[in-house]
Amino acid sequence: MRLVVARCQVDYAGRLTAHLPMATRVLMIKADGSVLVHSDGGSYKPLNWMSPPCTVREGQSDDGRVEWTVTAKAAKGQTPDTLRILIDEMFHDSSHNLGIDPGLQKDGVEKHLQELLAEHPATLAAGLTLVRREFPTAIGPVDLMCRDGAGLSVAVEIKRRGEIDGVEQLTRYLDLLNRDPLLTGKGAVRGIFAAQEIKPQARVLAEDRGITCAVVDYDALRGLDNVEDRLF
Amino acid sequence: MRLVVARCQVDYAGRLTAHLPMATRVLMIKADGSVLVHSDGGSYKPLNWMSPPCTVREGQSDDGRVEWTVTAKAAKGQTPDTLRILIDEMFHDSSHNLGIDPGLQKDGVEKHLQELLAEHPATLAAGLTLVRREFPTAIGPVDLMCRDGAGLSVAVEIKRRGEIDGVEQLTRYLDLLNRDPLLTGKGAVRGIFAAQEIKPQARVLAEDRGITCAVVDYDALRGLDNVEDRLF
DNA sequence: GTGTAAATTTCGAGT
DNA sequence: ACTCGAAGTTTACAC
Repeated sequence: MRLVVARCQVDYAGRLTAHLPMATRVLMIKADGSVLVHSDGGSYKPLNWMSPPCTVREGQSDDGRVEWTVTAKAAKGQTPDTLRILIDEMFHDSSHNLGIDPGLQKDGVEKHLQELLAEHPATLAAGLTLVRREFPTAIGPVDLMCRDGAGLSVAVEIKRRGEIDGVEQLTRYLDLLNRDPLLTGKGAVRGIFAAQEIKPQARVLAEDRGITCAVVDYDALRGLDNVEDRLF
Repeated sequence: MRLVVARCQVDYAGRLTAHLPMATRVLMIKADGSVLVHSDGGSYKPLNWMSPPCTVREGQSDDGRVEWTVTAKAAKGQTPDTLRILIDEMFHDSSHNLGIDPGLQKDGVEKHLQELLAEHPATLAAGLTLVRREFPTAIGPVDLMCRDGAGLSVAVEIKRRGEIDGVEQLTRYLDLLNRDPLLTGKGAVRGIFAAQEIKPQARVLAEDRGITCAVVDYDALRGLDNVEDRLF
């Protein structure tokens, strides 16, 4: 890992064309040759970058300034990517041996929400019981397949944030499931769209299609499950 | 901008819970208090981070090691975010004044593709002429509304990469447009799904719905338009 | 490897 | 301020 602070100008050409005027920035060159150009603001996204695999070549511009050329192998059907960094003045330059990182351990994403709802399906609708998780269909697995008190099949799609594409996804599943006589024996398969937060447009579309929306309280579910000991 | 190289352990709690075991990493602390934890690989995304606005407080752990606590104000309906960085050994520490960045200038995204196709609709289908760009509907604007040689209305959806959700979007527009007698006077509104690249599944879904797929050659369109002088 | 869905997405435009 | 759609998205996972 090499860290450089320099006044530089950056030009990118590849999937698009982009230009950064001369200014002072941080350049991070990772062991795999990837390069990140950061300013003193914004979020974690660099102003410009080059993803691995790529190679950095140090050269000189016409007027004798240092110029880095970072090139990546062209993906099929794409223009080859090039990042050109022209360095006007270097204020800092240091290299560090970091070693391999053990990596991130995560908890709390959709998968976990699915586990919790699989254990407590009745929080979605009274009388709901689980048939199986990841119920397979020809176009992909349904998050939860349940049965309600009347014996009707209920397909549940779970999202952290409920947006329009999640409703589309559930609609595709319902179209398919309702062609299966084994499931529709006692009546049409119902849909429940469950999310921690449901966007207004998604709600409108869901209700227009007869899909029930359920806003899920993640913390309350966690409480039901007493999973505090899973935390670090 | 402060750059630190240190052996550290990182714990995040907020929208999810995440943990990074003790290892050597680069810590970037930006002027707005945001923090990035980078390893010597991966893409531009940090292993862990805290987005602005947030504040860093330097303290000590129980055993006397340096500990940074980064806190962000809780977003509505969310758990407050906290990033705890326990520093075992610091190998590098430097601060730099970068100033404000003039920012990135871009070219070549979907908007530009839409401009080019608006100028040359006939490249999508022979005889096609533009009615208007961003044609408004109740559920959002159609990228291009055109008319074909026979006087039929044609709705065009433009994507850089054509995936299944783009076809869904166009389908929703067509459903709606086909209820408007002003548009369907001479026959049903047709759909064209235009993209630089169309995924096989998206193509199948589109054709199943009677939507025409058009693969767009961006460079060729650019050539028609003679826009080389727009480049840097 | 290809394809699909999620992300602590981030970013920008429009209302 | 909020909402929606795009991103040089990146990342993880299933087939």
